Amino acid sequence: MFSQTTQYAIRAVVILAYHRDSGPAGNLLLAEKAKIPPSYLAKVLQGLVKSGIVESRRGAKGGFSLLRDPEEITLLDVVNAVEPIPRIKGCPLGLKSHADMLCPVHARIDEAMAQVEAVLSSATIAELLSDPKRPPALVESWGRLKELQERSR
Amino acid sequence: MFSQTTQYAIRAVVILAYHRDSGPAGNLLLAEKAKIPPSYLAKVLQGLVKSGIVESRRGAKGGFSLLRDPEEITLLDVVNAVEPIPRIKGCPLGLKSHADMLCPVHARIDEAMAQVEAVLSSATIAELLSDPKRPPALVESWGRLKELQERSR
DNA sequence: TCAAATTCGGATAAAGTTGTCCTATATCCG
DNA sequence: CGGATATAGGACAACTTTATCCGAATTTGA
Repeated sequence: MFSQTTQYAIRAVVILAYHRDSGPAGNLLLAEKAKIPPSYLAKVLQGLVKSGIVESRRGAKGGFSLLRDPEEITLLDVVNAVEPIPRIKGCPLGLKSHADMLCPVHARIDEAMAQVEAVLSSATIAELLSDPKRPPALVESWGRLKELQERSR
Repeated sequence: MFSQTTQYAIRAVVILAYHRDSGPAGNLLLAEKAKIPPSYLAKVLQGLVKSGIVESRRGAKGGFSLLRDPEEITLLDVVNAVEPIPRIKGCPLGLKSHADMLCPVHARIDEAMAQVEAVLSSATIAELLSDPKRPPALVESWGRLKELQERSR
């Protein structure tokens, strides 16, 4: 349902949020932490840079970092940056009399997409990192999380 | 979000529902009405047959028909028949401590999938064909709908 | 200014999805 | 039976997505 690329983008942004205070994170480190093939992650990150979610710096001590605070980024922002949720505006079949009001079939499909948008927009990246009722986002345990953050300094 | 194949399957089932009382509908007629490349529709229909949504009859006077009444088929049935909504059961990254309870990232994504299932399961094919507040499903006007149904007798 | 580190961008490859076509097989009906 | 009609299924082609690799460009720091 969500493409591989979209899932990679989400994971990359989450790991970047963990590294928020440690300066830019390199492609290789991110790839390991987010469990993404490094050479492909490079492409995904380029997309996030173009979309204005992530910032890149070349050269020694370079890497990638979030352009905004994790509190200000929702899952929907990330998803829409790499592959927008396809909301149905006009009739996909080009039926003229459906231009203003979709038929029940397309209306339902669009309703499903609207629900996806609603769920994704209701969670900021920051919230995903600090939910005490669940295991930590994308890492094995709260203990390992500390290691992860130490290592990058 | 929904693959081309999935969208074709939905349209094919809807048109089949229109033809419910006219005996089996041939691949070519369906393709025209549902605006699907005929040679590819053949494949999609084979899938629906294997999944138990559609029944086929070979030879003269043959074609495809719904196995159940449109009242008994939901959009979710059709979608799941060709490409199931990917609910997240265990941790996709294989993190052991996330086996019982997903982390916030995967929990949100799964919540979005759950919402899609909810929307799709709340509409039967029959309901899609008889919504008086909207244009008729997949056809230009209620007038043209009559033509469509006459033609096939 | 030079060497090391690191992203950028393009070429290419592998795999999956979408679409076409042809032959085999089944069914109807005279 | 035999001819006409239709689906079944497999081979194949085109396109997209996913993934790899490499040289060019940029930045840091000695």
